[in-house]
Amino acid sequence: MTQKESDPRTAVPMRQRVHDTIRDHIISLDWEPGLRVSEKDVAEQLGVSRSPVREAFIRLSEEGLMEIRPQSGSYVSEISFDKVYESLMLRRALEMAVAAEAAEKRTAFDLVRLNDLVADQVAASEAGDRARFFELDQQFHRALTEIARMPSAVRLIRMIRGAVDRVQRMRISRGESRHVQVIEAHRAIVDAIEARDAAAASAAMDAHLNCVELFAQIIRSPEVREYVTPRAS
Amino acid sequence: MTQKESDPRTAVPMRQRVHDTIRDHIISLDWEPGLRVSEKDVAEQLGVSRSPVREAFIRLSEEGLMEIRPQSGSYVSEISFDKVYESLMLRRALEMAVAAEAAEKRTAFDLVRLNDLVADQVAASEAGDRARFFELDQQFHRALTEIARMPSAVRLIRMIRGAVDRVQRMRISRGESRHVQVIEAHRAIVDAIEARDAAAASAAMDAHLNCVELFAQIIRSPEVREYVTPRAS
DNA sequence: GTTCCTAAATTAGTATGGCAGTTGCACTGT
DNA sequence: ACAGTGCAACTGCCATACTAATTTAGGAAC
Repeated sequence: MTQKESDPRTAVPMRQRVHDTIRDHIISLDWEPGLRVSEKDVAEQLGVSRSPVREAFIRLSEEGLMEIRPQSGSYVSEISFDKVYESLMLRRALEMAVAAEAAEKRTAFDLVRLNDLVADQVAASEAGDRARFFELDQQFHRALTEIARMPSAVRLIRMIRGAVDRVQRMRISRGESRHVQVIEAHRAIVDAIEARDAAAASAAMDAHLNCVELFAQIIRSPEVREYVTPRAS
Repeated sequence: MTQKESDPRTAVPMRQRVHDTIRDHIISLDWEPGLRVSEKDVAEQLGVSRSPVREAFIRLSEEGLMEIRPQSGSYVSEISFDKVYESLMLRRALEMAVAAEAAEKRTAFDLVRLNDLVADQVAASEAGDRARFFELDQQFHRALTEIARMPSAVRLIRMIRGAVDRVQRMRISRGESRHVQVIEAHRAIVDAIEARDAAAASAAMDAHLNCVELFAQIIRSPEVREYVTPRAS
């Protein structure tokens, strides 16, 4: 694990860096679901003590990415269809609220920002830059939370995001994409926000994050099926 | 802090008990917003070491009830109107999703359970048992999450609940109540669930947890105004 | 009296040690 | 061959020790 930066203002706690590192391993499926990991081993591997590792484990278990069995062992969580579907629903619900509130609070400046993001997405799509498109998609949703002034919403979304990110990663690496639909959906959301129509913004987000459709796409991926436990809750 | 139980199956981690204890202090305003608390002092006061206290602090800070400033000190979070309003919106969004899903998945058995809960609430209201009514209200919403099979939803709701619970506590101790409206709203939700009408269930929950109205009631309480910082984000 | 600087006290962050519960495996008896 | 049992290694939980950054109090200079 990298040494702490010299500038204390930019210093990020070790437990945070350990958390992010482990999260990457889990999301990228470098650590497969069900894998047993121990505080001690991870601490040694990262060159830190068990305290920050332990705190990272606790946080990851609260995010549903790990499971801690006291006095027994810690494991990478299994992926279940039910959990993925629930996470999709919850994220949609939160993002709908964010979109509605953004429509209420948006300024002229915010509109420019959103339109620029959509334009960049069009450019990234035409350039075939998949990673850039994905990053801009995240920025778009993040921008909405900032416009709506709902910082807690991002915290909550982050809490449930892990479950779907693991399966999403598989699909991205396989090359599936629906850039056109995504861009159209974002345009509809921006239009509703421009009109200050909270209900329309919420509805547009609802359509954008349609659980049933997204879920169907996910479970069709053979890679996903391989990893997901068939019918666990 | 009480000693660990002899039965390991019912043993609850110390950090959990410390967390709950501190949370009670904060919610009940026994520890006022802005109060400085140190890991060391709390550990001595509860008769445990710093480790579980520290882990409880971290979790409480993730719930927005505490604020940890590295190498400096830990404080009970201030209450801000913006945070309370945001929490109300997010909770409504989550509960709407839960209600909609409950309408899809409900069984005949679930209907009996919900109707019984509402009937008990009527009885508690007529008996003037405010605490019991409050408890049944919580049970009602908890039952919905179980019917919808959405365990992550309760985790998320718990994460944001703290902010409103602190101000809610003031209003309850003051004796304000709208039992009739609450019961009517719960009836409407149960009816929609009985009809398996997800949209209606969601709409009924939306009306039940109307942010604007709830927020208006909250900020009218003089006790709340006294504690809440005027215009912080 | 005010300002600035220094040093000591306090804080959370991290490292390490000891403990009790859990697990798995070798051993034993049948 | 197999079921039961006890032991040993391993695990995460909690306690303690140490570190580094921040705050604060006190005194010196003006």
